[in-house]
Amino acid sequence: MGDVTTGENLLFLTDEQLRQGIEAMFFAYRGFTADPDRILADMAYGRAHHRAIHFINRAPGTTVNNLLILLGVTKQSLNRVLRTLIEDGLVESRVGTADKRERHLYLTEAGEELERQLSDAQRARMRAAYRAAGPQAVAGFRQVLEAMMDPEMRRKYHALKDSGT
Amino acid sequence: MGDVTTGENLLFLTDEQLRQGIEAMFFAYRGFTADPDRILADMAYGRAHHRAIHFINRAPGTTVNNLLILLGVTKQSLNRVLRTLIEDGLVESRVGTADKRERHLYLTEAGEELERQLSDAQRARMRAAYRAAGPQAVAGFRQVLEAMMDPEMRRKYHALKDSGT
DNA sequence: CTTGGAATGTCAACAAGACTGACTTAAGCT
DNA sequence: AGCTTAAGTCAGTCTTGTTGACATTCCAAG
Repeated sequence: MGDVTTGENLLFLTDEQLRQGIEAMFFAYRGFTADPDRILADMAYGRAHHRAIHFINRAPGTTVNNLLILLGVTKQSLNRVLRTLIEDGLVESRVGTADKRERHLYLTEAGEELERQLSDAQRARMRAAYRAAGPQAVAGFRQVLEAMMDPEMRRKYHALKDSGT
Repeated sequence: MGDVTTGENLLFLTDEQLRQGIEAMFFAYRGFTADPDRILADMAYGRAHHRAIHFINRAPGTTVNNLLILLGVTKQSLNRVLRTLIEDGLVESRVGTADKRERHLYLTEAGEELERQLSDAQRARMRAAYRAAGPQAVAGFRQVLEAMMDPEMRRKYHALKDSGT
């Protein structure tokens, strides 16, 4: 495995290797979303609601603007999702104290309960995959994923990571 | 980094570590699809067309049924996408010789041209990420992704991989 | 050999979730 | 006072998923 990196013979960078990586990414992402999707299908919610709940939980008090940049959607799209979550009492929207134009978002108890249910399912699969692959593989996994992000998103990712430790 | 695996102290399996993995997966997948999406946005096509084109190129002569299992969508959903691709002369559908119910799918020259354009863009990002992370990290990346797939999809993934070598 | 069920694919209608564009309201800032 | 920013809304479109109904073809049991 040593000489795969030497000279011009970078075997792990062949088109066929890259193609396999692309397909692995596709199939793995399907697995990654499968469990939460199953839970949400019973309720009137979808993947969009899951994403909103995840990041509100991760960064409580985040503003609508922050959230839509993080999720990479328009405010109209996010608003539809947020409105139903607020109506259903899963998310609370508080007017900002410093800047009253801003709305700060928090999960209610019920919201936290659903978040727990969803992330338990998703983490269980992640944990199984991590355990099966081992810590070295996990480190590599994280490195490649990070290198694949757009620079702007890599910054957002790190900001979240550091706030969560 | 050695004692992270010893005893009960599996630091890489903490909830916080798993959560970071989940977020890495989310942000990385955004990057993963960004380049082809940009190309397709100009045409009347979307991500679904890309996926169909990718796998028809990968397994020429595949049937509609094969393809929809691979993609994990209903035949009705796939059919709409296929119809436009056939109308636009990117995909050819040939009635099966052994079983006339089946349609075997092939890319036309124009289809192959678009496939090349899309996968060049996607592979460029993948190649940059692989190069930045190095071969060891890539091996780990692939291991974790594979462990994350549903068993059925892992089988499909391997079948494709072996046919492509 | 016929007939009924299973498999394959197509057509139509609908829903979720993304988008753009135009507009309002409220608050902050120069 | 006037410009900008944050949030929310309304309307319309597009992609892509869904179900339901239907046509065609194959195969196997009577």
